[in-house]
Amino acid sequence: MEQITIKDVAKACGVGVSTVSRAINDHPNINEETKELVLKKIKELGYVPNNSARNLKRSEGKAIAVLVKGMTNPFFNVMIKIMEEDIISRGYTMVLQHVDPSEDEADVALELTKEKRLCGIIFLGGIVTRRGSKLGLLNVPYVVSTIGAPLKGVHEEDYSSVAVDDEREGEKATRYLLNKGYKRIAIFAGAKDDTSVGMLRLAGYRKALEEAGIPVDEDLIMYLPKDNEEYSYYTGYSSAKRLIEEGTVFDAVFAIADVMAVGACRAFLETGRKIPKDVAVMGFDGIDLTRFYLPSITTVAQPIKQMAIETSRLLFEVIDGKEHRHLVFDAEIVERETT
Amino acid sequence: MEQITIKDVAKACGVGVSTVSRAINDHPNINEETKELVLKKIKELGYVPNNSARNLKRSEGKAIAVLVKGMTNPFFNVMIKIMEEDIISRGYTMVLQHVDPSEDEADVALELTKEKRLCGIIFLGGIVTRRGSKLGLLNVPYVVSTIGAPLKGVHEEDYSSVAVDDEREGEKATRYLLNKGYKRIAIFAGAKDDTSVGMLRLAGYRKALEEAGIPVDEDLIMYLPKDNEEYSYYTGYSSAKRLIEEGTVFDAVFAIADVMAVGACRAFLETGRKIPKDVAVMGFDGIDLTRFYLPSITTVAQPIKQMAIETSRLLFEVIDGKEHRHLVFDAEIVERETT
DNA sequence: ATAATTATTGGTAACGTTTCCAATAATTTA
DNA sequence: TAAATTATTGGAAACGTTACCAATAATTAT
Repeated sequence: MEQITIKDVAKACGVGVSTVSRAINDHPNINEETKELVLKKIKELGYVPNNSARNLKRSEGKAIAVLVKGMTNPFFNVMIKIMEEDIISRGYTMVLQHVDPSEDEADVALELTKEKRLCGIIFLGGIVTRRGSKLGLLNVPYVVSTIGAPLKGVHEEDYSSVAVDDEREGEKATRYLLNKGYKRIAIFAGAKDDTSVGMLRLAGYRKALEEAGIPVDEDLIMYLPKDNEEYSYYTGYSSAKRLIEEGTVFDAVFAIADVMAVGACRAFLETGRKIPKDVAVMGFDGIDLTRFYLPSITTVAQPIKQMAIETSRLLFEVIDGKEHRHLVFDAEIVERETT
Repeated sequence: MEQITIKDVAKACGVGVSTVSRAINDHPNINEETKELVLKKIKELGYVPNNSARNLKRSEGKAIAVLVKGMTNPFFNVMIKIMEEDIISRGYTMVLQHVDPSEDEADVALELTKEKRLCGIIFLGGIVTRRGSKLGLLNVPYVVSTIGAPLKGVHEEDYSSVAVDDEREGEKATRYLLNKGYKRIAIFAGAKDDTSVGMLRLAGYRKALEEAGIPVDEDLIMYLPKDNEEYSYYTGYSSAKRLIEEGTVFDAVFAIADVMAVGACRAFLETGRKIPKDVAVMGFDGIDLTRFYLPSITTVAQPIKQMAIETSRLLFEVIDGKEHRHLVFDAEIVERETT
């Protein structure tokens, strides 16, 4: 199957290659009639521009890379799907790449831009490289989504972001539990030395307790172990198990990700605890499953779809020459059966 | 940030561009010493080959497209992640693209190959185009994963596949329920005129009943509505609701996807039914959630990871010039609390 | 009617690779 | 020692685009 090139089209139309090129690219300097003719012929011949050649010439690929840390989380799936739709509909390709929790996403991104000629990057989750990272070396626009704190070592005008105010939402969640009358609230946070959302939500937790005049019991804070930092059913489950084993008294759990909340529920119910009578459980994210799990799980629901839409929109804004922006969304506490 | 080209490297080394090219591509006709020198300089200068140029010349991009139908299903997520690892580790790019249930994936694929110069395609789920499809026009190797029946209108030697024997597994599942003593087994199948896994599993269901001498009650077969054919919590939930409303007597449900089983459980528990006392629930796929859901869900567990590994392996085999193959895996019934 | 502008056009040089081909240097064989 | 082979090399032509430039045709202004 031979490829049909712009030359074939030109020959078929009896015009020059540049005319065909102009027709394809909506160039102003072309007669409407010739353009129509060319476009018709193109359809007839089934011609599709060769992207490699185009990218080579334009020295810019029509591709957006999406780097995800923690792909297991269904939260990201929904986002990816929505962003993909937008990316494709604008004629771009989405290159998806996971990055291991132990990897530096700035390194991965840097490598990628060199070989791939991307015209934008979306970071989903993670960004452990916050402290003075190599992100500044990136010469393509990027937006970080679901990260939380502003990136250190990078100017605010040099990237876009969309997120909820994780600290405030963590505080809100904790206060909600406090208002419900829970006194010994455990929190399932992220990895200890991490800088991502988990730690921010934890900070909010501390703040809420402090404001309520309740001293923070460090035994109630369950960090994720170094060897498995991913938010998953499993880490939620084992955190709960660990909490039980350690014998710490608790009457509620705030898991900083829904998937962990699910795992926690399983552990509690398995060990004969009633939810929410013996222990309340609260999640964070607002994935579908919290609605369908039984008991349905109270959660801090992020406006996932909207955030996804804005994430890609923000990126394309910058590609189109506009300024970088930082969007902060409000999350909403959805009360369900676990509290 | 100017791009460093092969010319710069050549100049820096005092050699010709072709020598540099040879060094990069492990060409045999090059002196070991010069090669080392070049490689050292390359690292020094931070040179990375330009993919577009390379693809243009080789007229083959080092990219694998993964087309997924039904991205919401976590089953595919796990597969995607595993395949991606393999794809990246071999130096290829993974281009992920969802295809809407209403779209023809062969069309999408065809379009993609023309503009992207892919060197392989992986189809995940779907392939409604089974009847005499345009798949034959594809001039890149492809493998269909999780599809089930052999593709019609395409020679077996022209593509690879990995799957379980969906009909047999459906039969196995149904027989398992029958052996457990359930008599009125409802099945949540796919869309009625679909040709994908759902219908095969349904065929197995029919076969099992027939063999047991039980006439099939068509009222027990819940097809997915035309406007929402995706396997999801929601479609499982609403199928269950519909079944209840219709007043059909049933004592077990076989959902052809775990996510649907989860939704069904929710609906049954919500309406005061006990699982498995009033109704047994059985899923298919073997996603993590079935373990962590409460009650944990009996399922026909596919060897997801292995299937994912083999899927990309099969593709690269063909890329490396080997023959196409068809792999059939065995699924395993994992008995849990819902039966 | 002529000059000046404007609207279209085709030709061609890049873009950064790979790969064939011929050229040279190094080695082996006769 | 000359001839034949082999191991390395550099040069240059592609790959399919885009975009600049000059050329032509059509229009307007003088």
